[in-house]
Amino acid sequence: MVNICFGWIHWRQQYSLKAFLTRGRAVSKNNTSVVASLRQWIREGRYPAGERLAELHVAEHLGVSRTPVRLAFRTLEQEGLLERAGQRGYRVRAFTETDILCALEVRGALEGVAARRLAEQGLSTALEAQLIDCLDRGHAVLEKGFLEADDVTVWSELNECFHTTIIGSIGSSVIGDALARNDHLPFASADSIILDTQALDREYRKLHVAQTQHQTIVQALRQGEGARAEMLMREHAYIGLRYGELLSLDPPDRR
Amino acid sequence: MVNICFGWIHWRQQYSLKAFLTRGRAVSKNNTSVVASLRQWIREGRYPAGERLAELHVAEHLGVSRTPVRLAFRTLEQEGLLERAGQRGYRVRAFTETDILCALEVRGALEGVAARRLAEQGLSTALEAQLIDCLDRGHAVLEKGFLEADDVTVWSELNECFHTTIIGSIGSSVIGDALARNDHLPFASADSIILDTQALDREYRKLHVAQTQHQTIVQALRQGEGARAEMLMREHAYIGLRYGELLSLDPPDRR
DNA sequence: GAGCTCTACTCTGGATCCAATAACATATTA
DNA sequence: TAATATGTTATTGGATCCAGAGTAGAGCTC
Repeated sequence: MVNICFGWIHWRQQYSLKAFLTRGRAVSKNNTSVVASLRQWIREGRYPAGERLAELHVAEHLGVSRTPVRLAFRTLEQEGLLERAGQRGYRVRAFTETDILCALEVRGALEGVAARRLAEQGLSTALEAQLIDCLDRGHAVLEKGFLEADDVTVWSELNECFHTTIIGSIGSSVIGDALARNDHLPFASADSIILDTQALDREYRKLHVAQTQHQTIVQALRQGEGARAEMLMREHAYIGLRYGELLSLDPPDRR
Repeated sequence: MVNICFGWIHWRQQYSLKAFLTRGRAVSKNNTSVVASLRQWIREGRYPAGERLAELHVAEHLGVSRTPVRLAFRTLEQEGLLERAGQRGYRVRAFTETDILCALEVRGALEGVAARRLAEQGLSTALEAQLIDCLDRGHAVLEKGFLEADDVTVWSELNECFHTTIIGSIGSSVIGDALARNDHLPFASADSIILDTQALDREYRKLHVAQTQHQTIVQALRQGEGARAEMLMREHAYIGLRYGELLSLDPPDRR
């Protein structure tokens, strides 16, 4: 089991640096969704990898009946967070470094395909304006040369906006669905967050590079260079490895 | 809704040509898995796209209680076959031509990544022998220059073996899982199968090209040429469009 | 005749109950 | 002492029941 801080792949749910900065665990208050609670608990390490989960125990733990837990187990199994332990319940899945690298490659490949399709079908003026707006606002956040706590939140929301805009504009949800399923993999656990005082500095460098990459991607999209857009987007997926908190893994060399 | 025969993306469950040839619907006898039955029914068009499904009705239809149906609905929703119809149950999802193309691209991209990783990490002699064995047996099937009904079955099993061997050898199930989820999309329905007397001829040409592509892929894998293996595998994913039954769609030009 | 309201029905979500099964532990016999 | 048989327990899977919410339709009013 890899034990590292890894917030980047989860730009949809920035819980690592943001949670650390605000000193508040983003625990969902409404227990409406058992699935969400279980995801959270697994991410937090409350159910560590390898732990065997039984419907009844989890149900009591959550204060609900077995039925919603059963549904949640199926869902989480499909997402890859749980695996069947024979007839003896489910087990929290452990992830290796290879798994993490593969998930990054999957992300890069899928977003790359989306970028290529978008470049080939051409940007509408409205879409182009939307992307440029994301870029401008991201630029504004990074302009002052350093980060404050809120800046990370703002920028990661813009980042999310940038990516979802691209994914949502290719006229099919198939790629986005595949991507969303991939993103459920929990490669961060709250107790593994190791941030030093230089965290914001490091984060700034990362965001700066990401911002530049975004600009280059939009450029390729505008010029209809599908292959280049795809290549750039794939490289972009590794930014967490190159400039982030993942220290023990080497990003693949690809150009 | 696209209404075409499209068996290739489902090399794990060859139901189109094979089912036609054997004149037997591959209806699952054991009703153990409600999910499988529902998938089958949706593929067969028994529940056409847009149809609203209610738990109770489907449960009666299947002769089981609501509980397993509810589980199945969640599963199928995650797989992308069903979508929520507000608070009024689920709806069978309709797929556009773009969806199909995207699914093919996703398949190509993911298998491409797998091929690249495998080439980069190097083939073990055992794995190499396994792949070569697949190739040889596939070659033997196609050697006589024409196809009989059983040949299609045999070759598609070998095809499946070839692909799963590659996917299963990269040391992580993440890519394989993403691929498996993508493959659940039902792009074939039994009533849309339009096969003429030249079907076997056409199929032979397709299989022949696929066989050649497999050989080229193994060659690239053996020589450790990751980028080439990836490119070949991605192109391979479009064989259904180039030589198969999909007539109305143009495969992307990519080289 | 049109629009609003109320009621009944449909459908989902959760809880609980019952059956089946696999694993584990214990006892018995060769 | 070891192997097999048997009983117990833990756990899943399915069925049914109950509550809540949303929708549609009928009826009433202006």
